[in-house]
Amino acid sequence: MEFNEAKAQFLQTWGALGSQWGINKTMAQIHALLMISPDSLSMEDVMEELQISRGNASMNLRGLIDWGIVYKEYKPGERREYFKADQDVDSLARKIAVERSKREIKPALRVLEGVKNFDETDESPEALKFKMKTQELHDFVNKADTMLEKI
Amino acid sequence: MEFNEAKAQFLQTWGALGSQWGINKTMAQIHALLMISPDSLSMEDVMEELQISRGNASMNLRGLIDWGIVYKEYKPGERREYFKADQDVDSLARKIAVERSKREIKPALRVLEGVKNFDETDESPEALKFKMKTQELHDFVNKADTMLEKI
DNA sequence: AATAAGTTTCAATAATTACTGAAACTTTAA
DNA sequence: TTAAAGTTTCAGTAATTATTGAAACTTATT
Repeated sequence: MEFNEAKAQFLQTWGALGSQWGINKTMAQIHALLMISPDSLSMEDVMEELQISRGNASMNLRGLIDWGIVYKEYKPGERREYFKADQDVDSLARKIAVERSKREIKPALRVLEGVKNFDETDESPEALKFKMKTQELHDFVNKADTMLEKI
Repeated sequence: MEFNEAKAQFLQTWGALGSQWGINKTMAQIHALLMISPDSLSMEDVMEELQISRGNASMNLRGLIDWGIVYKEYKPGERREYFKADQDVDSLARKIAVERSKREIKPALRVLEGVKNFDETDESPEALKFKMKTQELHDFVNKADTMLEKI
């Protein structure tokens, strides 16, 4: 297997993994590309390598910056912006965990809190079971979230 | 807030959470519904509660059974199949972790293994960086997967 | 063995999500 | 202050993913 083949397969796989984990395919691929590039890349470079449009590249690069896992770099004397990925895999994982917690888990927790103690007077079997289960789920999600933050 | 409202909001939220975590919305909702039901439900019940078609209900119930988090139950004297959800939240989390590892992480690991040592003779900077990074990612994903399995 | 009750499959369709490309906008430098 | 280089936005379109509904299939009952 030669380099370009290996690279294509890697970008492809990382993209698929990303989309299973809540990051869209292109975003994951751009990130993968930046990770394995020895130098930072311009938007043109990214567009060229992944064969995607300017708009797509722009939006997903911004997304990656919002996630805090890609940075802009300005080269002296150059007009154009360059992008590079956070090189530390552990820090990458940590940032993703924190962001996902903030974006997904925290809001869900708030809903569970609101929902688990709805109508104190309703004591039908359905209502009781519901209260019990939502309480359990709340505790569990909360525990998981706390664990995630510790890592 | 009364019961039905609370229930609807819960089903809705759990569905959204599910789709962010790789399980489709309907599947997550069916699971949520079964979790909070004191008794097991027939396919008709599920269709009725969630307003979905028979086909949809059938496929997603099967999916849940494949994930090992929902069981069929046969009531004596009854022709119809009933479904109930695994009631233990911890065991639920464990099963999901194991399944996702099997379905997503393991295949990705295999690709990373294949890709990280492609052409031993290529020593261009790109190739060297690529080898380094894919090795790092492989180790990381592997570590994460092992951790997941321990839980 | 015919009928009824129930379940599964799958092609067609709907809903959702991602992508393009061109126009609008911003910044730099002559 | 104008032109050039670059970036962002967004309406329209494409691609993907989920859902329906009806026919085929299974199993139990008479």
